[in-house]
Amino acid sequence: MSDATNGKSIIRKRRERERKQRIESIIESAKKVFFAKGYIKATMDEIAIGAEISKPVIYQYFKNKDELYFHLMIPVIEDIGSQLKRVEKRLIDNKYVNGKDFLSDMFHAFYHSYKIMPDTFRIVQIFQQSGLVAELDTDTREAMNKMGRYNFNLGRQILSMAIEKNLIHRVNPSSLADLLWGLIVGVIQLEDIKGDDKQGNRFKRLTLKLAEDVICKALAANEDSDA
Amino acid sequence: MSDATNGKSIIRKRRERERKQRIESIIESAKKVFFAKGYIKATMDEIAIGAEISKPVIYQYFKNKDELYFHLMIPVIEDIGSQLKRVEKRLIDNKYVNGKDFLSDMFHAFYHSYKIMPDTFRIVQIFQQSGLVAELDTDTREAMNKMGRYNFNLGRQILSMAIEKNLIHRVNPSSLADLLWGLIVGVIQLEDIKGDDKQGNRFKRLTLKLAEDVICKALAANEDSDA
DNA sequence: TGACAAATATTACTGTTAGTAGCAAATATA
DNA sequence: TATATTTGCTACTAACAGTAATATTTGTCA
Repeated sequence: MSDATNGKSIIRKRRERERKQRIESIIESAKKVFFAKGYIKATMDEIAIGAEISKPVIYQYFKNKDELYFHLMIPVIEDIGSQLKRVEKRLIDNKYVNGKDFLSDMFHAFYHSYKIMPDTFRIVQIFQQSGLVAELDTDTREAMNKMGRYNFNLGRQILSMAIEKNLIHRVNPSSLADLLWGLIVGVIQLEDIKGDDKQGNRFKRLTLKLAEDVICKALAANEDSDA
Repeated sequence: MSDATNGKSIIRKRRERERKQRIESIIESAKKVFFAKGYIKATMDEIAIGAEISKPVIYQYFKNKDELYFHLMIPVIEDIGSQLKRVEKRLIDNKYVNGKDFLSDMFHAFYHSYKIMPDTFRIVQIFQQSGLVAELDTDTREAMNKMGRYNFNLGRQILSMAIEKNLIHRVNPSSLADLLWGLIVGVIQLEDIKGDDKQGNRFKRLTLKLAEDVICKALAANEDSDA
């Protein structure tokens, strides 16, 4: 009998599906607990309870606490990647008529993931900045670097192309990519510390708007005379 | 017999001095261990050994691990404060003839502490960004906020003054203060992740120079026509 | 100098949590 | 129904933050 008729393949598929669901429920619970308690005070037991399983089950799917934490940030990294690809396409199709529009789009490509999933975005920040990166085992670390580098290279290429198309001033594209990402991450985390009330959110948006304006004004190729 | 003649006061002073030295040696050891291992993997026992004492002694001087970590960043916060005061004085004395010089000085006021004590600066970043802030006990947290707020208010006042003196464009001074600090912290931490070799350092300087240029170009009051 | 007091350090503990070993239950196969 | 496989759980170990009880050093004064 073939796999298709004796049901073995069907069962394997169901198992695969259940496995993914289990992973998803662990990640959902982990996100809640990590965000509510912070990395240090979040316990694996609490995450397990949230996912309606016992602790050792988590270790069937994730090597350790670090790796679980790392997995939470994949959606953000992927979102930034797809946003950048969108900008790249528009750029190749000559959809940008001036540097301001282009820079504004670049800014929002990085900013987008924060807007749609602020909690997960914070996790990326924490991860990048808490020295956790240095503590990862080699595999996880390599996976993270690979994903980060891909986005960085894409961003750099896009900026190079924009320079060639005379949309923005001739600056080092690698530096500019870092400047954009560093600016957004830096400002968001600073505002995050200051509190999450309604007023704080309004102020955060104001500061990020200023950041966008500063980038556009300083880097858009000489068309700002029409402002 | 008075305190001054019977030696009690002298002994008290020596004890005070020894206490300060002990604190200093704990902080020195803590700085090394925290920076080498990261907050999570640094152990109080290792810090104690580095300071040539046993663990409980640390708890005579610092309430807990968080408070010890917090104390490490005081020099950076104080350095930024004193740098800002210097800029304020120059501004009051009308020493700035154009916005570019002023903004450049503001930028370097924030950047200065990183240049002279990069390790300690990183500790501030990690502290701000790792969610440790949320996990602090109320007293330590309050102390930290107080120091941070002082610098923030000073920075905002200086920027307000610069706007009144027509050195920079009329923007929200609070947002601009956050933008400057966020930009520097964000870019530095991003470059830090990428590695610390010679080449990396050159690139880091390049990116920070770009950041400075962007700030100056976008915000210096209309004199950039002479560029 | 020696008895006493104060300050300071140390050993040995507790409680918590990441991670694991070995066993139990459920599920698939024949 | 008997057996194999996958998946899960209970109960453990090791490590570490923080503490209590105890020892040691240092200073005071008769």
